[in-house]
This record gives sequence, structure tokens and C-alpha cells, in this order.
Amino acid sequence: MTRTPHADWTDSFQGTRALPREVRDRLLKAAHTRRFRKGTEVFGPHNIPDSLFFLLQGSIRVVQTAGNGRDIVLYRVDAGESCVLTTACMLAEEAYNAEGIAETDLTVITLPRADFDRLTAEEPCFRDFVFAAYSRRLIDLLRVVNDVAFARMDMRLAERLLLLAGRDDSLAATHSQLASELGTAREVISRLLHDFQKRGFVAQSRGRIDIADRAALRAMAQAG
Amino acid sequence: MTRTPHADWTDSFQGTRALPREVRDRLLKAAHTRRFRKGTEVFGPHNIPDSLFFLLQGSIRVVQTAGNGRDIVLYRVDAGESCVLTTACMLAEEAYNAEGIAETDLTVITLPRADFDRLTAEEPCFRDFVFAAYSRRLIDLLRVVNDVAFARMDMRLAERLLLLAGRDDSLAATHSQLASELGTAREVISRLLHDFQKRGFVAQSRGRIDIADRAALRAMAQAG
DNA sequence: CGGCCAAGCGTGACAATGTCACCGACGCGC
DNA sequence: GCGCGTCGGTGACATTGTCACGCTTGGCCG
Repeated sequence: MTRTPHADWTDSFQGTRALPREVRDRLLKAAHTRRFRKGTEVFGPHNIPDSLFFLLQGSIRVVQTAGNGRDIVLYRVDAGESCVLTTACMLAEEAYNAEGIAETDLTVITLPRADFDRLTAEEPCFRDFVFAAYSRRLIDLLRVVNDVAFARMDMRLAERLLLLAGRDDSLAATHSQLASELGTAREVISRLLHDFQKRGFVAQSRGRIDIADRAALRAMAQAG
Repeated sequence: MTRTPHADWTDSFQGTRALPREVRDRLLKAAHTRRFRKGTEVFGPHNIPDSLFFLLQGSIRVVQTAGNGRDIVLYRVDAGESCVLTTACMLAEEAYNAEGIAETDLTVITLPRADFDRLTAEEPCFRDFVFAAYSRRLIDLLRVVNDVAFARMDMRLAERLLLLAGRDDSLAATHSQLASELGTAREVISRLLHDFQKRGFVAQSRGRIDIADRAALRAMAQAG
């Protein structure tokens, strides 16, 4: 609980923790700390960082934005993970329209590209870390494709409510925000939540959902 | 047009073409050639190869399979590309349900994992090749998510017909297969094709679609 | 040849989801 | 209190998914 919790941030990451002391010291010199306020765009089509991001504190919501104003959340980057989509898009010059938004205030370690290259070349365990990060995102996206293409909306909503609530019995979210999570329209969420409420699974107030029957939601998330 | 067109396969790939001669010779020793017949499963949940695949000839269709028997095509791996999803899934031990199917007879170069690791460590241009391959797949998947979540089915079908037809005016595909391409049900394809036919965009016969009005399909693929 | 059978396709009825238009309720600043 | 923007509710309709069924085609086999 020090004033500078990232004094040695290399302790916080799988891929850097196991590195030899001298390499870690080199990293500490090369990297910079950067902060983002909640709600800020961390990266986007018009804002591609030239460094690799290590997320020390907070979480980033990665969303895909459609032409007509609809969104869908692809995945979240949590503390201790790195954000590879940005590096992906640094390499592939293709068009894409995903953006990362600070879901909380963030503390980020940025490692310049040259140092990143050097590290991947020299340190096998760091390389594994990077590949594992890519793999996790690929698999996250496979899951999104599967859900969007094949899963019922009530099931997806139930699952997402539980996820967003975490251990709490209540979560702050408007119907619009939930629609953005799942890539659907607000009206659909309103109708489903109305139904959940009638069945006693949740209670609603303006901008807030209370989980009333966690077991029932879990059952719905499993089976549809 | 030799009998052994892959005598030096390192010429066929971005990531290996630029390597020094001695590295390429080492690769030629380490790698093996493998063939798959059209329709064979190249990889899948129960069949994870322990090598990196370089696709020399043919193309692989990567599909995601849902529980209830429905499919969706995620992307295709063409000659000159490598198939990173398999390596992704070697690393991340998570469950996934994508599989690669030989769309034609294949000639594949397989590079054992140890040699792959060594190469990524030592050769920057190979490393770039691998990262670029990951990036391309990530972006392919972003496109799939976008289409499935937000695009109209008639638009997606028109686009896919043009893609599958290539330069030909005709393609061999059943309604079921087209449904698998787009992750929808056969009936939906049947209805849409019936409509396309009534409007004079295509003509149908059993297992075959003829493109009658390419411009109209293109227009539909653009705007919906 | 004739009959059987599986694959391919057509179709109607209904359910789930997306779209559009509109409205009321609530919270906030003036 | 009043105006105003965000949030949520609702009905009508379009699109897409699901289910059940039946017809046709082409191949295979007696």
C-alpha cells in the first residue's frame, strides 16, 4: 500500500515477473507510466498508440462500433494483462473500427516499440506472454462470434447481468448501456428486463438493476 | 511446373523469403511436408497439431461449430499464409470449438514447435510475419462480429455469393452450405435466393447458383 | 425397368429479434 | 415552478430463426 504501487511494475505481469533482474531494471528505465481518466478513449481508429500497453490498474472496455451507432463489447482488458489489439493494428494496416475505452481510471505502463521488439527477441518467457495474450483475445472473439450468431438474447443478457454485477447484488447500468454490451437495441433489453422483472429475477430502478434471484439467472444463462 | 514445387518452400512465404540462406537451409531440414485430402479436418478441438502450419497449396476453411449443429465460417487460410489459430490454441488451454477443414487438397509445411520458437527468437522478419498473421486473423474476426451483429442477411448473402463465385459466373453450393457460410439456417437462404431469383439477380439449379446480374448483387452487398 | 432412399429444396405458421415512432416519467438546472 | 434532456415503456411492423412437413431430383439396387 505504498504511494507508488508501480515502483516495480515488472512484478505485476506474468511475462515480466520471471525475467532476470537486470532485464527488469532495463525495462523500468525504458517504460513510462501513463494515466487515463475514466471514460477516455485509450485507443481507436484515429488514435493508435505506438507503444505496447501494460495495464497496471483499472480495466479497458474494447468495443466495436457499427455505422448506425450500435455498439458491441468485444472483451475487457484487466489489470495484469497487456493490450495486443493496438499492436495488431499497428502491424496490419487494414481498416478496423474497434476502440478501447477506460472503464475506470487507469494506470498504464507504455513500452516503446523498439524495446518491445528487443524483449520478444531475447526473452522466451516474455514471448510466451505476448503470444498467450494474442491467443486469449482470439478465443474471446470466438466466444463473441458464437454468442452473437447462435445464442438467445435472454440467455446472453442473464449471463451479462451476472458478470457485470460480480459479487454485488446490484449494478449500475442503463438499458442503453446493456444494449451496447450485447450489440442489440435498447428496446430489446427493455422488453427482456421487463420480463425478468415479472418473473422475479431482477428489480429495476432508473439506471440500476438489482439481482433478485441469482440462481434463476444462472439457470437461464446456462440453458437459454 | 516441377514435380516437387516445394523444393524450396521458403521462397513462398513473406516471413521466410528474406531470411539468410543458411537459416533457410536449416528450415528445409527441420520441416516436413504433409498432405491433406479435400474435406479432411486439418485441426479441431480433438486434433490439435503440435507444429506450425505453412500452407503451400490449397485453402483451409476455418469454421466455428455451435452446439445445435449450426456453423459459421470465420475465415479462410490461403496459400502463402500460416495458420496461427492452432498455435493460439496450443498455448491457451481454454476450450474452443473452431476447426479447420481442407477446402481443396492441401500441401502443408509443418515446422516443429521448437524450431518455430527458435526462429521467432532469432529472426525479426519472421517474427513480424507471425505477428502480422495474428493481426490479420484478429481483424478477420472483427469483421465477422460486425457482420453477424449488425449487417442484414441479404447484404451478407450477396457479398458471399460474389466472393465464392470469384471471376466465374457460377458457383457450386447448396443452400445448406451457404447457410453454414453465414451462420444462419437453410430456410433463410432459400427464401433470400428465391427472392434474388425473382428479381433476376441469380438463377438456380440443384446445387448450383448462376450469377445473372453481378452489378445488382454488388449494389446490394454495399448498401443492404 | 421400377422402386426405394437420401439429399436438396419449397413453404406455411409461428417465435424471437430488430426497427421505427411516439410518449410519459424522472432528474436537474434555472 | 418550468423547461429540457435522459431514461424507459409500448405498439406496429419488418426481418430473421425455428419447426414441421412435403415435394422433387438423382442415384442405387433389386
